[in-house]
Amino acid sequence: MEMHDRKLKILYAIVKDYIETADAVGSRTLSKKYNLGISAATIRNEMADLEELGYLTQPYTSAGRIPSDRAYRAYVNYIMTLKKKVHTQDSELKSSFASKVGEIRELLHYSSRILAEITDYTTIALSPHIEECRFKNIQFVRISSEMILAIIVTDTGVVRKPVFKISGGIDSDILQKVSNLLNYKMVGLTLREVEQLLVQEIKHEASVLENIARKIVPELLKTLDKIEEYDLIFSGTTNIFNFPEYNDVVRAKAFLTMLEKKQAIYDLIAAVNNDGISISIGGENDFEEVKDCSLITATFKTDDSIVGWLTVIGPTRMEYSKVIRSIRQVSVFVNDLLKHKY
Amino acid sequence: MEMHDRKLKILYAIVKDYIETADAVGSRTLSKKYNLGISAATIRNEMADLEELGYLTQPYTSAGRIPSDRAYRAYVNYIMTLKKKVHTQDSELKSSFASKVGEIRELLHYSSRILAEITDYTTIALSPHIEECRFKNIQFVRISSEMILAIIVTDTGVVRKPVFKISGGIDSDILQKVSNLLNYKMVGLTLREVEQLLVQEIKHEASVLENIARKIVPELLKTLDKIEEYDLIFSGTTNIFNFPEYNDVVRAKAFLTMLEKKQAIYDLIAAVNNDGISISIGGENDFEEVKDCSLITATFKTDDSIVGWLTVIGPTRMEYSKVIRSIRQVSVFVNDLLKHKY
DNA sequence: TTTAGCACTCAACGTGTGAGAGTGCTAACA
DNA sequence: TGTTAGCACTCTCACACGTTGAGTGCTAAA
Repeated sequence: MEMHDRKLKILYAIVKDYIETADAVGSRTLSKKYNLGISAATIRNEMADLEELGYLTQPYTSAGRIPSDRAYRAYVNYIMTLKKKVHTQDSELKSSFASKVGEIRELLHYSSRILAEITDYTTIALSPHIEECRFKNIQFVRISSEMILAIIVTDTGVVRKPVFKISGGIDSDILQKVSNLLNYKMVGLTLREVEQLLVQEIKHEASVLENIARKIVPELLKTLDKIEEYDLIFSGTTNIFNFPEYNDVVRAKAFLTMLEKKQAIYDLIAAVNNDGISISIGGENDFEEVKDCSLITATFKTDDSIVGWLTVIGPTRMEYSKVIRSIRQVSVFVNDLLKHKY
Repeated sequence: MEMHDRKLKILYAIVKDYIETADAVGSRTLSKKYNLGISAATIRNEMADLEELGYLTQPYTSAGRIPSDRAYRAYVNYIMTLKKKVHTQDSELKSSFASKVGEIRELLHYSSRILAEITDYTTIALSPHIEECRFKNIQFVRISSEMILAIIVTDTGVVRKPVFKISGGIDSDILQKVSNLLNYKMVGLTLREVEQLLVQEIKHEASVLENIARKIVPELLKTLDKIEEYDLIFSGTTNIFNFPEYNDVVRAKAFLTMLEKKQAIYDLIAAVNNDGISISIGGENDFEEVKDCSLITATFKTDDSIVGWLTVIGPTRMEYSKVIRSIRQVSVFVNDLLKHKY
């Protein structure tokens, strides 16, 4: 049994209708609503075929058909071959972005909010974990005799501020000098590289400052190692209540609880390294909790390093067409800003 | 009609039972469950009185009674006169706190998570808005030719990182020197005081650095002024689903949407300036959306300035006794850390 | 003043029924 | 041989209806 053109037409119509209505699609409705030029009975036969091929399922004996993940995948692949054009002419949106200067995290935050608003889905923005980043600037602030706050700016504009302890305490002036020294040595390196540097180089020298640095850096690295905080920014989390499939408190709770598993979500999204838009549908994800969700992710880069991701998450019955259009639109503005301002 | 001792006993029993069961309390149940030494009929009479006095309401003619805000208030006042003792002997909790060194924001975050876990309610932690804080340290980082990232540490340990634009650009070395100068001038002042200083003092001097500072500071202040971001940390947001009154999707959504109105919540909580625990019940709040919620808030201070608040929010039918005990416990640990480490 | 008794009210629950949408199968048709 | 009309059957959903049970208010007796 192959996929005739007619089968595909029917399949796409079913997917489209189900996305729109969230109701199982029947042959009669289909033949009335979309004029496919064939009767309900014929459609029924084709539907039986499509079910056998794994594109459709039936919730109970005499109900209509519901698209499977495979059906959504076929549908998405299909619409991706169509209209590639992006409307970047939305001048209101464009200027609202242009006026948003700020830290990259803020840009991500803003994009995520806008995207949640225009799509009516939940969005997630995130930036790479500090382990993946290069130091751009480091600064120490004494907050008490033995406690030091380090402020680290990475090349991707992310700021982290670990606090660590230095036994015996340290003078403010010295701390300032050490921070200058470390800036000189560490800038441009990743966390791992700093660790190596520490072993190789600093051990051999022995100025007063470097002795102190030798005390501070391991503490700092140890603290950074412990940071398991993933910087996820959610927007439109309550949008999930708009979908009938989440009209059930149990499912709504499951969705919101899933969002709290930050590491899993980070792993899920940060695996994407793609210049365009990446789409994963239901069971295509390994993460059990999102098996009835789809994720559409855009990756943002400057030169070659990733500075963040922006994801739309929603039921597999997602308005792919609209969401893809919106995320492309937002991506254009974000990339523009990244190119010109950073 | 006065509040006899017996009336109070009945009232407290009703409140207690309703908190436990979330079901309207009837006279029969009450007389069976709590042995008050009087019959259901007598209780009925007293209940009618209590309703007239505004302590009880009836959802429909032949249902049991439900406590009003006034009843909860009476009950809370009553339990506050009882057991003031706090168990600070929970050594596991104590040591888990002690091991948490870090920025104040992190301490608040951690406390909020712990409190949500032990109470099973939603908690909110927040720190004062930057306008209220004094500068402790300021540092500039160039992120592109015209864009500068300022990193501000306040006396309460909060870090903010506004990005602003400086037309014409600026050299890294100069920027470093300006930052040293500003540190010297601004430390210990509030945002408003810096503004005044700028007008009064810097105008008269005219060194190269100060000319530059004169260019930078207004930009910085303008950017800070625009920060309307309130730093609220939520934990246990999905706990709301555990309560039968939020088994309705509409109400659950309303609650979660309410949490997104950050400024309103900030205003609500930051109004509390209290050494102990502050409790507000239902309509006692001006904020319409929380009229069927209660908030229990602890304020944290170092010396005299407030460094943060920790709030438990839940239905007015809250386990006040348990929550008050828990928040007191956590407060002791947090205050301990604040006293000894900051 | 307290209590027992009684008639009344109302939500909640289970049952039954009919409407409606949909299916699969069969037989006729182009 | 593929397509269509017709038909019997299935299953959910919505609605009406009666029953149950908890609770009330009132009255009269202790």
